[in-house]
Amino acid sequence: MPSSTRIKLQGPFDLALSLKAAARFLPPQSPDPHCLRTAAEIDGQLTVIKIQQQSSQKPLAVEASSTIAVDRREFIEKVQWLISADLDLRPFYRIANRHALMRSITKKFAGLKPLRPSSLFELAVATITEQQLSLAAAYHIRSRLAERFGAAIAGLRAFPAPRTLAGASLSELRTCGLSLRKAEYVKEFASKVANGTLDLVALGNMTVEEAHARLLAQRGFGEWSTRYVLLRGLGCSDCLPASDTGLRRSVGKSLARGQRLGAKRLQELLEPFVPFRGLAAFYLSVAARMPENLHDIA
DNA sequence: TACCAGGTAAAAA
DNA sequence: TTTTTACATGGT
Repeated sequence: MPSSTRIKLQGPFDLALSLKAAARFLPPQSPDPHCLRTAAEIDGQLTVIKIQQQSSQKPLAVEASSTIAVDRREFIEKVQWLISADLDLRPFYRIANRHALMRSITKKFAGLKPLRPSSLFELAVATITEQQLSLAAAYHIRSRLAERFGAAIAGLRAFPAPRTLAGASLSELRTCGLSLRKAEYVKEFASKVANGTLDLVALGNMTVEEAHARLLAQRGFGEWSTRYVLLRGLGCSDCLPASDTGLRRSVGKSLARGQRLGAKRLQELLEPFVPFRGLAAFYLSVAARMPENLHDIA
């Protein structure tokens, strides 16, 4: 029987807005713009998680499909992970207020948070798929991975577990659209996570410097991927994947009159937002992508 | 039809 | 040591 509960939030959050900003990278969602549905493994049990928010700033109504008790710590932590509940936007907004454009943007996009995939493992694999390819191409590759290796539940596909991808053959992985090189990265990474050589939970308890070094040491993780995972998955809001072509384009659009920025210039332009440079870049890229929310600025 | 898209490791120079 | 190259798919 499904069970449900409510979760209170620290600081502003707007689920519908965050869903809209993430729409291009999420599996097709229910027609209800205030509802996030996803399949995730909790304590080894495949579960559909449903998160709803009637309007921004309201508490979340959360629901689990399986026999998982919704007051279980693991379930609550998964919900919090999915919506970046660990991120309190208020200190960032205080800094944003000192900057004319960012003040307007954070006002228009109040409560916007980056949503996360089902797990840190999925995020890491997604990062590999996104290297050098368009987000659209990477999205299709991940869909094929989920379709081929993920468990089905309630019309959703869970992202495959580490042990599953570790056991996949390189040719099976390539069938999903990965290059041979990337198939090796994914299989190797999945194997390390599955056999405990790489402890993703421990990664979250390290300092940013330690986690950075540990991730960078993994084959397939260069500077860009490492910083991307630190930013999106490990709560390091100041981490900036400065070579990112998407950010160089979108931040240039808002802060440099449409110029395409070099990595160094991108860093410089985001200096005012320390210690939230990565988060600031996220807001700017969403603003560049959703200009309809900004019609009365610029 | 090319060409670029939220890079990286390995080969070549 | 530094520079060049191969590589996957999807949108324009």
